[in-house]
Amino acid sequence: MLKNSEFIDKLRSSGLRPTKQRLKICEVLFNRDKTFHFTINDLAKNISEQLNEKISLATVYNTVHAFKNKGYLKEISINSDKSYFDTNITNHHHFFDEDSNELIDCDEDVIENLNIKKNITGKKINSVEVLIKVASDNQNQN
Amino acid sequence: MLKNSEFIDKLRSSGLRPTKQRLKICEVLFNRDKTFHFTINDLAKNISEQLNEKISLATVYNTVHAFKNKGYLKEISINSDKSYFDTNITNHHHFFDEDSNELIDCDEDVIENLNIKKNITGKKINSVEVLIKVASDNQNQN
DNA sequence: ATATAAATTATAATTATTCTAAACTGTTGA
DNA sequence: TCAACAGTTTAGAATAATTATAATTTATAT
Ligand SMILES: [Mn+2]
Ligand SMILES: [Mn+2]
Ligand SMILES: [Zn+2]
Ligand SMILES: [Zn+2]
Repeated sequence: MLKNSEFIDKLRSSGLRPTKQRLKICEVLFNRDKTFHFTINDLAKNISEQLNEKISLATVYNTVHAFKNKGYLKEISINSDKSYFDTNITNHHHFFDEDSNELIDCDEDVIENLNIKKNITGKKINSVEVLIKVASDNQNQN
Repeated sequence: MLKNSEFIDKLRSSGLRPTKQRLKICEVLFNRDKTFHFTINDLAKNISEQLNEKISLATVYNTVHAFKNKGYLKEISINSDKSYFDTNITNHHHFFDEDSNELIDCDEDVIENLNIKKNITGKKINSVEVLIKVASDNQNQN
């Protein structure tokens, strides 16, 4: 559990003013035991459940993008029409459960030896992401 | 170069009526030397350039989804607000050039030994996709 | 040919996201 | 301390991709 003053320092040190909206969003995002994978909608719902005054949706978007640009969040590519964000900013890969639309971190030992041996000439690699889509193993009942 | 009658057979054999719209779209998609990576907008533009009568955008969407469901196209996950489709339906991976927003197939020898060693209990793996985001190697001129 | 189901189409609706511009707030330094 | 200024929040409008609707047209089987 991080203290409020730690969030204030973190925000200030990256040139972001510690507003009450940003501090609340920090609390929701970063005062957790486990990685949080979320859509903007997940986050907005989570905030409104915990708060009496509301934070505008525009501010949620603004803040998430600011945090992403500062490197406090990652954005994850899913074949869907909405963006997912991730509080785990280390290099790691994901399962995506197509039944529940849930992102799940891969442990280190899931993917063996991922090694990119070639690249496009004149380009640098910005990221390498593996997405493993999974779904229920049940037979279709036709 | 596939013949029109081959497209007709292919469509019929998958329970799709060979309409003139679908045949034109087949021609645009599948009469190519190389893999075609496209957005709906790319495809619609490509069609209208080659055609005097126009095909409705709704039909382009309908047809692309029908072809995807029949396994003639793959949909690729990019961190963007639009979907990409791929005429290469083999298992393969991609570079994504963030300068040009272009998808590029990885050759077999780009990724070594991709091996998924664990899975979520009770789920089956539907797909494994690697996306390598690249961009220009130039220094930022500040 | 006719009946029927499938497909096409224009257009409206939906949804995620971004933009706008006015009001508000945090910070700085006189 | 407090005015000035830049940074932030906000409601609401705009945008853009996609999906839904429902009327018309077309393909196919009998
Ligand atoms: Mn989609
Ligand atoms: Mn969208
Ligand atoms: Zn993650
Ligand atoms: Zn491809």
